Amino acid sequence: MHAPSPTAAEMLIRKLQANFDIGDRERDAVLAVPMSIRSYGADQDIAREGDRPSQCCLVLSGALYRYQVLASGRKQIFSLHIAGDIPDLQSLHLDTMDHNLATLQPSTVAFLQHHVVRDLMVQYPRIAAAFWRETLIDAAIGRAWMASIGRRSAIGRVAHLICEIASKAMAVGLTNGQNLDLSFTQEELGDALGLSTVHINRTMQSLRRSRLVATQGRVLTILDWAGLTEVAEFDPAYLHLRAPPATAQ
Amino acid sequence: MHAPSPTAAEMLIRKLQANFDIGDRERDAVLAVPMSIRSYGADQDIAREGDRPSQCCLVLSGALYRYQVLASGRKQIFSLHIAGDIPDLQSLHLDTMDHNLATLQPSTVAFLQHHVVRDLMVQYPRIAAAFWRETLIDAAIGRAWMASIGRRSAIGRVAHLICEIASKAMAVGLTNGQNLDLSFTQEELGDALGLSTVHINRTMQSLRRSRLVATQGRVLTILDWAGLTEVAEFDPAYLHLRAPPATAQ
DNA sequence: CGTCAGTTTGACCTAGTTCAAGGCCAGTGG
DNA sequence: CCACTGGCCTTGAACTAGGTCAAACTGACG
Repeated sequence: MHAPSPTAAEMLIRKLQANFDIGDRERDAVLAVPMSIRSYGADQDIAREGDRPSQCCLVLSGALYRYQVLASGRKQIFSLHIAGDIPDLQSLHLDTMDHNLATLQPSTVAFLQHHVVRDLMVQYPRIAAAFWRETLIDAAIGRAWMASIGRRSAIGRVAHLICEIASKAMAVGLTNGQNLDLSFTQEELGDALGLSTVHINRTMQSLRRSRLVATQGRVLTILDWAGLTEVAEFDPAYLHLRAPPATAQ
Repeated sequence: MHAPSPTAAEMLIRKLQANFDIGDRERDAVLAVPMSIRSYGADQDIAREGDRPSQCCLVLSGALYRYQVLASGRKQIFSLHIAGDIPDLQSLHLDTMDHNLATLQPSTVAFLQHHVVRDLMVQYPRIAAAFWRETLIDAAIGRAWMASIGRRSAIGRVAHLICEIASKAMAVGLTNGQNLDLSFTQEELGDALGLSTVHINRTMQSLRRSRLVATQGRVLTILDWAGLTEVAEFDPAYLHLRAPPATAQ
């Protein structure tokens, strides 16, 4: 257990700021939270199905995702988490993990002991409310994914996910709304959207041909935000952002 | 606002019991919560996308479901809620509804004012934790649906949903584990599982032909629980039931 | 320069969709 | 008591979105 890292605590404070106007005493309390920082390479499991974690993790850099592998070997990705997110807050109240948490890219995360988080929440109910709210937004995003997978065409699904990632990245200042780091490989996109790798590839080509996006490597450029939101049927309300997302262009 | 109905408060207490051993003072506090009871016919919206509810609702009898209609007109059902559930707890912290809540069958529900629930949670942190936990289980069930829709075949999806409904109904004593009220029409099953009505029909026939289930009207009989869980790849861990589900047979 | 992860392509295939028509049954009104 | 609805379930035939398999291509990196 290291001394609290200022940047990690700052990240947490920024996250809480997105929920309510944090007070001085709350800020001080958060700054005093002990966190242990750890770096991971790409594609490493941080928590596994069946684990009973005693801490939860705050993403400092990189990207994590949550997933499950069915008995048939097929994989489903449930969510993507970028800097500032706490992907496994649910472990505070559900003792056994029902899915896996892994890195998508090389990432650094800060671990917070459950009992420390619990103490913090008892002392500062607004922090507790903010954490609860985070898990609820997570669920809302999950519902949007479900609607996508269940009821959208392949092109709509991919477009919707791009819109979502762009909106989230914008909200934390990780993009100007034009270029963004699409952390997923095409295989992972397929596992997130319930499609095969081959079909993701063809769908991306179709998005490029329609001049909605361009790609170079894993960096994606949004060429036509209005067009993209239209094929995605994208309505950002479900993200429950405090400020409406300043859309590209 | 009526006087608190004993049965409604009892339902709430039973729900909380599923999370922790409730104390006398907590019990008394719950019994004192004012609730207004209301009955609905089938297929009626209780809350709509865009609403900003000031109360949340406890299901007393019947069944509710949450859903969204995409711009294309296609419908996705996110969850099913039976007696004892509080389907819109998330409205405590997300002020705008991002989906609809409706009755599947004629149902009675009890409404609890948000501010009353908030007061209760401030006084009794274990109740707050139990409510939070409920929303987390809801999210876990959502992930299981997502995995189903994304990565299971039609027959696996239908079988999985039947296993889930049976397990949940058993946990609250609404079934002996053999016969259960499959509240969904085939059209609604399709909207829940991302399939067409026609294909749901053919899939149900296939389940019947394999002697896994039988149906008469909307009552479904599970003939072969082991076989059903196998085609469903069903593992009830994600339901986070306190007691492991006593499976049929 | 070889290797390996990821992307792209082509050919073929199938699970699930769509559309359109019937059938069943419970409720209603005459 | 019967005819007439209106939901819901069932069937058939034709179709297509997306899957599968297998091979080739690209680029980064040791």
